[in-house]
Amino acid sequence: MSNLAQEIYESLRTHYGPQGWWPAETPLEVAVGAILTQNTQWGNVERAITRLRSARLLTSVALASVDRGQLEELVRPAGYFRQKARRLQEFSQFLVREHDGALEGLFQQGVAAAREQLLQLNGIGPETADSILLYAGQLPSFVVDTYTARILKRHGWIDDEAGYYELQDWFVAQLPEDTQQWNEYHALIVRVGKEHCGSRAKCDGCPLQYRLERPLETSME
DNA sequence: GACCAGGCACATC
DNA sequence: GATGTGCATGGT
Repeated sequence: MSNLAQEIYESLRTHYGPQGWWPAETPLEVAVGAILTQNTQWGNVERAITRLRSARLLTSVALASVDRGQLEELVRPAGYFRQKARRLQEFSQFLVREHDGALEGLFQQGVAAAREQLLQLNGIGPETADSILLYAGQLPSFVVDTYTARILKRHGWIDDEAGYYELQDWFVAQLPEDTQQWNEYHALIVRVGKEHCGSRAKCDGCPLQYRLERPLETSME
């Protein structure tokens, strides 16, 4: 195999098989989930999304105009409910205002322009933006998260101080631009991260059979 | 009861 | 520019 990033991908893919991300029914639902899952376990996000679906609020127009207090109550299970209600609403209002309520319009501008617009919005940082672009828009935008940082830093593959874009570049520089692979790759990293790279080291049985250099380093910056 | 989870914004030095 | 802190629920 030609490089480490490819090698890791092959190992994970062989061990776990396809992950079938993102767990959502529509692009908008992907975006809603991306905002709700910030620093939050997915199970809690699902509760919130179920409640939004029951309230028929999984459209940009509905989210943009719903009463803020009502939205807060619905997303409460996902935590940070005041912030997240605001973020969902401002994101939806942006879609309605700038793109006729459709994510398609956002994505049609291309990755770079769409990403820039997303990053202007309150509560949408690099990971949330990349998740929306990759999983809702199927655009080539590699997603980095805390597990990605832990795995690379614990193995000593990247500098401890590396930030989001250095981590992202580590992958992008080694991989062909392949949306489908990047989709699977991030999902696989979350999978192996949950099982073997939590705050406490659980390296037994990890499909990445490499020697750790810094077993307990968890910082992202 | 402490600790953690698929981040981000903002204040302060 | 870098470090620190608030945000909040639900599971282990």
